[in-house]
Amino acid sequence: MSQGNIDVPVQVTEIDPEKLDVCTVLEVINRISGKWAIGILLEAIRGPVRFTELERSVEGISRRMLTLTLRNLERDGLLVRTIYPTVPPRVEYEATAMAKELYQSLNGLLGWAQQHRDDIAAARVAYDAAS
Amino acid sequence: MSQGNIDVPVQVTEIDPEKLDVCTVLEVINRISGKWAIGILLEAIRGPVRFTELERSVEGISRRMLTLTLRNLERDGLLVRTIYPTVPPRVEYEATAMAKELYQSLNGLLGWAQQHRDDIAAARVAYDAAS
DNA sequence: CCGCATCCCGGTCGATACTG
DNA sequence: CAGTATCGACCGGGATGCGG
Repeated sequence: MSQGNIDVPVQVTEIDPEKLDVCTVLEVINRISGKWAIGILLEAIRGPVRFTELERSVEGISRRMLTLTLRNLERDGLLVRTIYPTVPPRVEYEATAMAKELYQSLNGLLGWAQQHRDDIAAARVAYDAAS
Repeated sequence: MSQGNIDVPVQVTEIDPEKLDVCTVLEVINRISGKWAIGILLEAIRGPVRFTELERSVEGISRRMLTLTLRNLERDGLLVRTIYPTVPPRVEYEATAMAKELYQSLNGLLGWAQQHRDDIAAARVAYDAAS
């Protein structure tokens, strides 16, 4: 497995597998899936950002996808879009409280990902070799 | 198999918000996104399941997608496939420890989803009305 | 600076039919 | 029972170009 971390037995009592609402989880997953949403969200959580800043900081994103993803996030109430009627125009995107909570909730998943990244890679190699 | 407690060894890690690795998160997201993965995983976590059982319990899934998703989950080391050479053939899928930990990590997200479901719905209505 | 419109391609998924 | 095979629709997303 991974590093020398402490193994702690944890009892999962909060949510019963039989009652976990698949649809509800799927809604979240689908909301933050897509190639760019998380990256944008992360930037916006660190503080208000402008369109062009995002275009630079979110590696590889196109103008089109930036616009589309921003609109969707705004629509879901995860981002607030503020237009300053200056010349040249200035638009800022800021994460809502809801988005920041979402980010917190993502930490659990991230931890899992980091711990098992190598395991998964190994599993794939083994699987592909066996087939 | 219907007690709500699962003992899962979990490694405790602290994550620096500023350093959250977008790619790593995306890997997880993409692994469990898709229409069926979570539903299948959930069933398998409750105990070993057979192909046809899944076909019935995962609402709306086709044979094809069930097979494909099972293969991917197996390849990633989240499911173990066991063939019993009986007649008729019998195949069981069981969640690995890694998958059970993943499930536990999903709890955070689920909480968020349940908490903000209405907020998001409201945000969408407001957005669509405004546009 | 900020964004929309158009075209197009590749992957995902459903429907349907066939098999060891 | 537990899959495979094939075909086609759909859609996310890249490239490019225009507009306020």
